[in-house]
Amino acid sequence: MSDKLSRLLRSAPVFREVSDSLLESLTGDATIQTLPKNTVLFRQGEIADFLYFILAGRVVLIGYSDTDEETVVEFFQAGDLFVAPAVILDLPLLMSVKVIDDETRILRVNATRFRELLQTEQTLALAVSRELARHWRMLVRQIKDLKLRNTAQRVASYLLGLVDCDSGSVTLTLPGERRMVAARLGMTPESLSRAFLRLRELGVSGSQSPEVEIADIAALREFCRYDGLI
Amino acid sequence: MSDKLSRLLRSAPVFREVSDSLLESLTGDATIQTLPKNTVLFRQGEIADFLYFILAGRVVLIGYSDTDEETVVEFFQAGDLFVAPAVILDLPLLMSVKVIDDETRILRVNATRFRELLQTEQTLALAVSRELARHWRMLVRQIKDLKLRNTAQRVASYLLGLVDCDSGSVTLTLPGERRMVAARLGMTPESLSRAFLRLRELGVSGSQSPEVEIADIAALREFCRYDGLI
DNA sequence: CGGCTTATTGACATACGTCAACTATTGTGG
DNA sequence: CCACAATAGTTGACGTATGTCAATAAGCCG
Repeated sequence: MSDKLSRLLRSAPVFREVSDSLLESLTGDATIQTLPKNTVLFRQGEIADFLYFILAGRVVLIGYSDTDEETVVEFFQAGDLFVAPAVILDLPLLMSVKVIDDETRILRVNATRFRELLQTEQTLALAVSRELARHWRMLVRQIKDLKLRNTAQRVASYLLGLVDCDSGSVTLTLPGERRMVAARLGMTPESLSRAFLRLRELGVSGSQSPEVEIADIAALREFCRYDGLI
Repeated sequence: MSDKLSRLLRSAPVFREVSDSLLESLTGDATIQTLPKNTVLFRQGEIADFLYFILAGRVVLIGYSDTDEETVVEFFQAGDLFVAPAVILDLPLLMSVKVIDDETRILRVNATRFRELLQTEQTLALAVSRELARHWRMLVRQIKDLKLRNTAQRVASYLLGLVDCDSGSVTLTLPGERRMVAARLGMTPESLSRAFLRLRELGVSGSQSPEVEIADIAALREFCRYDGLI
């Protein structure tokens, strides 16, 4: 395994504390792929033969209804592990996975190999528990958002979740096209547009682009009572 | 540890394959509590000092908005582990936990002790990974439900998730009061009532009681295209 | 540059929430 | 064990946030 790959893996929370030997055995028969945007990695309902770790770029998890309507469950980026739950349980995927960015680089680990390592490698099992715990909380936040907040509040708190400081001003980049962000937030693109309009008077600017500027983070936090718990 | 407790723990998927010695050390300094309904085990925002496993009865995870509106994120019952993600990460709880049934019996494990065991006990880490993977999929289903289905479809697929066969007829018991079930499904009690009214012509009966009868499971599955993935 | 997709904006529709009245159920104290 | 209060559920009338449809504008790509 190259030093560069090793460093990349360790920069992600999930692999921060795993042993060298484990990293070695995990990546031993893994392959690295560089994929163009719109590549479909999995389709909802398939059994996952591989576990993926994102080295660079972004992907999106898309859920489908019976009538083939789409929704976005979550975006994932460099440092994230995905489809782990389906691989661990060897069950059909609940979502499709699509590449967002061109030149997205992913590490592809054989599912069976991963399940075997999970049974013998203490540090891997611990790392996976923590990663799943983080993801669990992410989803719980989304559920609370969907049930307890209106469109403008959902947009505001989503934006706040993308920035790392809690006052001042920033320019951030949305993780995908606005229609996908709208789907992630459980609304139509039209509603997202109107929500941004409502947030304009709170200092949120940006239109027709993935760039969004927040003039006063503290004011926006006040608006949606963002405390990291709701 | 009593034989009875041991058998109880092993009947739950999460502890099915853990070693005797682990079960022993996990329950060594754990306490068993029998609690009356409406007991609040945790409040949103608190740090969890204990991990809980349900031996009998039911609890509900309740999320609060900034204006103290409530919503139900999930019900848990005998055999379920809860607040594991917050305990693993040592972070504030995203939800409050309230007891639903009288005489609910729970096993209370010290949080620090659990985190220590998670670092050394391979079988525990694996069991927890699997449990979290199951829970992750549960939440993903809920998110897809909220975004892709209307009220009647959500009720129908929720009911189908509570039964274990896929045709014929059954009588099932809702996991809590209708207002809580409504909150779990992201709707008001009034909307739940009306959704049941709409499902009446599909053979779903039951009113003013936690008992619900489904005359034709297959017909209901057809209505909401329930395939376990959506 | 021209076709194609995405985002915005406006007019309108509707599913669901809100409010209120009524009914059923549950719990409690005499 | 009954009476009655308190709580939960249902039903109807009505309001509204958000979806839908359509037209326009703005990016994007060959």
